[in-house]
Amino acid sequence: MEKVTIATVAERAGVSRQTVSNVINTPEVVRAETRERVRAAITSLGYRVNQAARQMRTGRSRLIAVRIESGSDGINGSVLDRFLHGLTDAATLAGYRVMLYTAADDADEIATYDDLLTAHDLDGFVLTSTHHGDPRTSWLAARDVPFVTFGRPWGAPDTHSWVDVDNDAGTLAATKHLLKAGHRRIGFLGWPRGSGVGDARRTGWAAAMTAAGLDVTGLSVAVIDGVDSGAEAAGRFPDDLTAVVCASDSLALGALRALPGRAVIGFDDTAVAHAIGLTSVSQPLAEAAARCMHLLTELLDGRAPATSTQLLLPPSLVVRQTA
Amino acid sequence: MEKVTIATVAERAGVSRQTVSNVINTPEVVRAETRERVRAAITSLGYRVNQAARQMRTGRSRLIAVRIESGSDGINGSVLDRFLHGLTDAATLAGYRVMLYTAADDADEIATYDDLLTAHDLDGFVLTSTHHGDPRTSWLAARDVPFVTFGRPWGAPDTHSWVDVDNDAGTLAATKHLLKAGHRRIGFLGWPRGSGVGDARRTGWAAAMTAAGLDVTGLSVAVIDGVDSGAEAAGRFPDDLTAVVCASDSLALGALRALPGRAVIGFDDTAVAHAIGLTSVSQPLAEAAARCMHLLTELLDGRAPATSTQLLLPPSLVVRQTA
DNA sequence: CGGCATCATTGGATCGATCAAGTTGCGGAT
DNA sequence: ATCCGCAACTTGATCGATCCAATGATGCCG
Repeated sequence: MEKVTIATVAERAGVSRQTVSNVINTPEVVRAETRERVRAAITSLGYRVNQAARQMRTGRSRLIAVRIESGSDGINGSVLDRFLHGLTDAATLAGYRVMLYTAADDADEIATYDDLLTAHDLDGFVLTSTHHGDPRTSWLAARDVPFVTFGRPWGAPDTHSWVDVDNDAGTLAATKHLLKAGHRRIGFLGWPRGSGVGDARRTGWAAAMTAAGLDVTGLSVAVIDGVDSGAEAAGRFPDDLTAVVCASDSLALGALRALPGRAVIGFDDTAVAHAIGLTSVSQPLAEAAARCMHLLTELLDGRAPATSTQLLLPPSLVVRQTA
Repeated sequence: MEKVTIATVAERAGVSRQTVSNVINTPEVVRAETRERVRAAITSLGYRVNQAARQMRTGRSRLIAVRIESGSDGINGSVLDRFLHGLTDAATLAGYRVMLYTAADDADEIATYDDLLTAHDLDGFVLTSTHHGDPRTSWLAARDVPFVTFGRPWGAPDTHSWVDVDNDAGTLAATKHLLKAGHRRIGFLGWPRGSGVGDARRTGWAAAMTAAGLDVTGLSVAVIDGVDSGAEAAGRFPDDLTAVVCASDSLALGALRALPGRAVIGFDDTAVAHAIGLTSVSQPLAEAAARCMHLLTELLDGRAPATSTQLLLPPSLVVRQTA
């Protein structure tokens, strides 16, 4: 198992180092015959490019970074994990590898960017959990670091590429499903106003109700996410309510407990929903991850479109026993 | 934002490159006064070591790799995700970064090792999901690649360091808890024989029953993991059964459905257990991850103990409504 | 006061790839 | 016959760190 470098291959194939490099990076400039000879040498020796050496010369590492959330391992934490799985697969296919990092808050995360960029020459980032006034995107944009966000830039202009799931459409479809089943008094159990995602999910429900000519007064309840808080809040709905659309599976679980017999639909289609037969809105996470990676590689390989791209993916309703 | 290299720092501090390198890597050989001057220059310039350059010279990357499971996003998939979170935290603390990869099977995974080692100079691996006749450990050992497994080497001798959770102790504690509550006819709902983990979990239950002088004949049922399969299998228990210890939360969920009113205890303390109030055995995943990282850094920094280390961590019982 | 060991620091070579500039060979136009 | 252009390939320099051998400074002793 001697060390196999580009020089070893060159010697074996009877050419210079540069020609081997050309075969690898710009095959079209090498004569077909020579190219094959070099390729044969590469495979017979089991040669692989040393990324560190390449990186030092080119300044590119073929590495992208994603944050993995530290705590928050509740019911909903798994959503980001599923996204991460999809991203790792997509990155591998595109010839990139994924590096993980954790960060306590936005400032900490920005400090980590700095470290990853200077120490490891990271090529790009995929950000999750975007929110109002997010300082991360502007920091990266100011330094011309390629990045894509999973989640739209709430409140900010669309200056970068992003992929998001159409939350409105999700609750809209869920509400329509309930309307079709004959429900008229349908409540919405969501989060306090201010989170873009939560507000969008409420909007979809309201739109479906209004379109059906129904009054929504007193049918919307807001509470911090959680099973217990959801159960408590669900008690505040009017007695004649027959169905509830929820902003998360946690809340839906609470609603199920507080309002037995009523129709309930959750959001995110987590393992819990699957396990207990909860109807839920499912986000196409694997596809979202693949799209993010695709947009990012476009940026990285320089064939980026002149303008940034925004993608809104439709979620789907997974109908189970609870609705 | 000019590029800051070791030469920039050297110039600013009025010393040579090598002295700066010494301050970073072997501070004790530099005179205190010089050391401080160099350190001041480093911070004022915001200098950070270029890992690619360091790596090329030293052959070490300060990178470790962990496999992320592709599919299997059921209830139990989250266990490995939680381990991954813990590992990322621990690695960051130890000055390492985590790189992800996926693999379809053991052979594919070994091919990935080869690629990661030659292309990225990975320093070490943390393996999960060890099993009987695992070819990965011997491949790595044959090449002197540092690695630690989360999961013992089932059936093979303890030639490498590993961390595992004491599965026997988990079901033993669960069963004792039920015995204390007055139950006498306690069943075990587990997986088919052959998986080390599953067999160990059955052993713990059997040991507690035998110690209490109880007969276990006909009280053990084996089935492939899943909620539905668990529910179906739970129907095969004798009618006088009052409690069930399960090898997973999925099975426990099935048991709860098939045997309403009976006491049920699951395993892994997943989000589902938390959400529906299922009593479950909880694995100390964050601690396991930290221990793995600790063992691995010992190997990497050359201060490895002469013999390999094995750690068996005790799980804990999280008592909720179902038992 | 010269000799010599010890400590602190320096300068050149090196890791393995790519970049930039140069060389060779060959056909076609002048 | 000479020159030009182009394709195909080669050579030396370079990225930013660390290794290694050598140098200068300092102190101690006979």
